[in-house]
Amino acid sequence: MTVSKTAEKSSEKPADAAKGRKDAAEAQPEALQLGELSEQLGYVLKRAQLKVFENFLRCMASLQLTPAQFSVLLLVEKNPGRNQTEVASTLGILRPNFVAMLDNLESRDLCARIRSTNDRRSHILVLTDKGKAVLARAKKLVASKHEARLNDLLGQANREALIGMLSKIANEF
Amino acid sequence: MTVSKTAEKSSEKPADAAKGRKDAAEAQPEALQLGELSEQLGYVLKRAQLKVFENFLRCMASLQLTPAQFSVLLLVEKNPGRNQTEVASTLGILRPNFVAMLDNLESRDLCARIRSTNDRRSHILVLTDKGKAVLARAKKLVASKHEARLNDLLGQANREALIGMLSKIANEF
DNA sequence: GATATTTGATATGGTCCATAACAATTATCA
DNA sequence: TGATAATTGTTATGGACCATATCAAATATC
Repeated sequence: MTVSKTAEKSSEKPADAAKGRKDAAEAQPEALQLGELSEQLGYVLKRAQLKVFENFLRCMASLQLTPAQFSVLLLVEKNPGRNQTEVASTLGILRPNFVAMLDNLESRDLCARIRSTNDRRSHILVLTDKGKAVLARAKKLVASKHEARLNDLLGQANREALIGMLSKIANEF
Repeated sequence: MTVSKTAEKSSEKPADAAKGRKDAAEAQPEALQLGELSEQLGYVLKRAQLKVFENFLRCMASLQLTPAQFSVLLLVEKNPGRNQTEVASTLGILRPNFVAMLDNLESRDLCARIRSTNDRRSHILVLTDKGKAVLARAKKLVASKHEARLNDLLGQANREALIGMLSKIANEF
């Protein structure tokens, strides 16, 4: 719904420190009225999602993990020995697009492709030792810097309610 | 966080009608365990957002409006007479990317660019009569087919709580 | 009136998403 | 058994969206 990532970089933030009032005769631009937009589910969902991803990337800067990469590592750790098709499809990634992603993770020695002996077409996925170590550190960062922020903002109960509602939407909408 | 749009087209849905059980000796692939992934804010946020946009597009199929286009029409209706820079920036759209978007809406006679007499650099944006009519129909479709679905799924109170929490995240995270 | 800034626009590159097609391997079944 | 179909990972490719640099015209600044 329209929200880009560098939106706040340049000029107009809500941080209109000494501006908001028309001190002199310099007619200010006047912020636009959002109106019904602020009640639109899709609009607010997209804005929230961008903010959360942005924060995730900052938290993971030291490990250089994107949300998608983190989800792959999490899923492979929980389900070692599955092939590319299985992992990709449960994450909603199309097989062709999963190739470059794995190339990346494999080149960084975070996970490995192993030719299956049962079915020599498929590649079995496993985390390397380094992959496990990195994932463990990633989990700690996410918990302490990322998810913790939600608790500060919404409180534990609301945080759980939010996750529950979003899951419901993701699965039943 | 990885969720594509054609994820459910091909094979593995939760709709494993007569499959789930290993009736014969045809060892089934066994669904993967999501594990901690289902508790990750970013993951569930992204999945929900994709589902909501998908549904939005279906509801708007007759009007051919994307979520981004709908948000532009809503904002211009609420704030007629503003220029491209102002509208684009409050939506988080970068000016260069807003040009093609407006070209589209203008070519469909939904909104118009008018050279400002005050500042001949800027284009003032307004909805055309057709634009107002289309937006009115769009609002009805969104309310009846889209937002109503949230009420069915979560209930009125939870729906409002959800929007509130997402707004808070969008603004304060 | 010279210089800087703003506005809309173009060009361009990056990332992500989606489809078609291919070789290697395996499954199906006549 | 052997011909045909299906699956797996892969490449190539195109589209949508996002981001930056740059430009000419118009305006602001001093």
